[in-house]
Amino acid sequence: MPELPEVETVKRSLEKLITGLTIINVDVLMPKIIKSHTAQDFKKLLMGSEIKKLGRRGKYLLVYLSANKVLVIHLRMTGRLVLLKDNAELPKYTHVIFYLENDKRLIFADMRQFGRIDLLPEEELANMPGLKKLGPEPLEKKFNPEYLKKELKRRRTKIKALLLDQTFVAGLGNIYADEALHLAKVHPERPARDLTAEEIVNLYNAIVTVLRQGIKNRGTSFSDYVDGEGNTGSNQNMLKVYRREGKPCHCCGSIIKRKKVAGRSSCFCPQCQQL
DNA sequence: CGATTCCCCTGATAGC
DNA sequence: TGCTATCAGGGGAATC
Repeated sequence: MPELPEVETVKRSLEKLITGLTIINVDVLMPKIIKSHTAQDFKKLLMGSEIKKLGRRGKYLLVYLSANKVLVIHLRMTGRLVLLKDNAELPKYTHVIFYLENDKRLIFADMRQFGRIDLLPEEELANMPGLKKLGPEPLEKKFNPEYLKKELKRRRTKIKALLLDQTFVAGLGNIYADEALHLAKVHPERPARDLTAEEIVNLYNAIVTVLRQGIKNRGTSFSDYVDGEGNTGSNQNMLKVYRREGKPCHCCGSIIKRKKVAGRSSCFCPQCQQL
């Protein structure tokens, strides 16, 4: 479940390894992963491109190339973008192979085949469906308690649903949404517009805190997530509610509950987070 | 327009 | 033990 901290960690781990390298060749083993082009066109457009820099927007990883082209990569659930060690075997579920200079191979692998890759001109980036409607970056200035208050007051939906809505804020997924709600002591089913001014500030601080902690710990690894070098993160050891159903709350000792909210399983402490 | 539901996938797990 | 049913979940499309 790569969310903002995981994608940021992939970006940071890869950029120091592949910036400045040229793409020599591309193998597309699963064409449906490439949304914007046929496998042949994708390969033809990429061959000879130099990797200029890496970026991130929400959960999208951006690979800026020469001639103003950009690769837009979304890992969705189980996607991995990894630079292989020199003589490493091709990992299971490898769908796309980017052959770089110096015999390096960057691979996109994805067990569940939900991940997607687009290639487009840089000037079309802002208009790409998915990117176009993304809300503010939660770790940048446009996301602040005032924005949060304004948006919450005009929505009647449950707060958990809103946190997962990428047009409201970009990059939160199920793990960090549950963790932020617990840290802010807000029940996932609370109607967004009912949060008090104090709760809104607490929620803002909680979102920023759990995301920064996730980045600091190089992401949350349960089964699939690894960074650009294939290393797991350690944030799974820091979680207070996610995947802790039936275990005691670290704050009050109550048993963590799990419930489906807005179509997603949600873990919360019934004592700390009251409806 | 906002909110909800379905769908894509396959490994892990629960249930019998 | 071995089989089948269910679940997990991001985001886009379809639907209400």
